This record gives sequence, structure tokens and C-alpha cells, in this order.
Amino acid sequence: MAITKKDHFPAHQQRIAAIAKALSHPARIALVSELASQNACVCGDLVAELPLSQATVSQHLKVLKEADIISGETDGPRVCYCINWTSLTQIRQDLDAWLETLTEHQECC
Amino acid sequence: MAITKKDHFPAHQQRIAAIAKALSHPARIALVSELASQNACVCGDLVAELPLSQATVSQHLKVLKEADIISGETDGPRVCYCINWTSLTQIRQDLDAWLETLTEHQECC
DNA sequence: ATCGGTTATCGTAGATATACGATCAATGCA
DNA sequence: TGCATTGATCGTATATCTACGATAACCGAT
Repeated sequence: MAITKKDHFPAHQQRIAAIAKALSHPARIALVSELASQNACVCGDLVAELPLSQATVSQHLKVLKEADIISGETDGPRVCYCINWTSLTQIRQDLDAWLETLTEHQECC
Repeated sequence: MAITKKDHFPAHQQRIAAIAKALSHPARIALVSELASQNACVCGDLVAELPLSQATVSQHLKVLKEADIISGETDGPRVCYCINWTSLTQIRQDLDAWLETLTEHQECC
């Protein structure tokens, strides 16, 4: 793509886009749902729930971690992942705030 | 990616992911914001607002259109784009519903 | 120290996404 | 009819994403 131009946009637009991007794959939606419903927390259990290899699941978990949606702490030989509720709440607010500003003007063509 | 496995996930998870994907680029967030604030509707004006070429903007508009977030109707030689409020409202509800189900269980590690 | 189990990372292949110039199709106007 | 304007599409280059096997790193227990 030659050179990305994402940096040419305002920070708040980049923020919304970054949140959306982290949630733009069904596997990551499934992981977040699974973690939230507390059916699983250990990485191995999550791998068992998804139709993906361990390596791929680990990669998706990394994306969610970098977006600060989840966090993982080592528990002996395993890793326990869980939702970062503080961050997720903020994300929800940011999304909602943006969607709200849209509807405020609602009077298009 | 060899073969995509997105189809192996439940429809509602695919739906959330698809919404997120359509909003996963700052240019598209900017386009939606711009359209909602009614500062522009004609494609040419949108191109002038963004730091992208006409071809690229047209491509982003196409993505938003396919996600049913916006619609465009020909107005003489121009094309007038506008927010599909019905669909956007539904999207907002779907997103909010998903986020709500997450917090219901909120009691992780 | 070695072994078995767990997870992250590396390397890689193929699929998509991003970006743009060039071109095409459609429209309005001279 | 011919021309300028507008916007979609094509072709293409590069970047990023998705997926997995293989391997490395780590831990607990023997």
C-alpha cells in the first residue's frame, strides 16, 4: 500500500479505528465473549474452544492484549487471561460517545 | 492465510466482527463523521476533506456502502452520499447488546 | 538435570487491505 | 456532437493479516 496514511488523521479517529480493528475478527469476538462468560481463562481452554491452532489463538490473544482489552498473568506453567474491565468500559464509552455525536446532527440528504 | 476460518464462527460473532472491520480504518471513521455532521455529502467534497486520493476515498466509500452504513444516490454528474441511519442505529444496538452481555458476567480472575 | 506439559515466538505461505495513477462511463453543457 | 467534470473501476505495488508447523522458552515435578 505504498505508505500508510493512518497517521494523517486526528487522534480520536485513530482511536476509534484502532478499537474497531482489534475487534474485527470473529475469533477475537469469540475470545472476548468466552473470557467474559468466564467459561475459560487458561489459554489451553481457549484453544480447545476455537477451531484454530494454538499458535493462531496465541496470536489473536496478543492482538487483544496490545489493544488493552485483555490481560494475562502467568500461573505456573499456564497463562490465565482475563478481560481488562477498566479498559473495556472505557472502550465502550468511547464507542458510544462517537456514535452519539453522529446522531446529534442526524439530518442528512 | 491459507484458508480463512471466519466461517467457522457463529453468525452473531461474525456480524460484530464485520461491523468492526468496516470501521477499522481512520479514513472511514472520518467519512462517517463528516457525513453525519452534514458538512459534506458529495463525493468530491469528501475527497477534499481527506488526505487521500479520489480513487482511495472511493474505495473506502465502497466498503462503508457494502457494510450498509452509508448509501449514495446519483445527483446529476455527482454522487450524494449519506448515512444510512436505520442501519447505523441497528449497528449501534448490536454493538451495545454485545458489550452489555459481556458485562453481565463480569467476574473474571 | 531431565522430562512432560503449556504458551510464545519464528518462519512462511497465501489472502486481504491500502493507496494511487490511469482509464472508463455517465452526465451536463456548449 | 464534442468537451469538461465527476466518480467508479482496473491494474498494480506494497503492507498487513491470517493461519499453521516447528521450535524455543518456561515451569513444575520427578
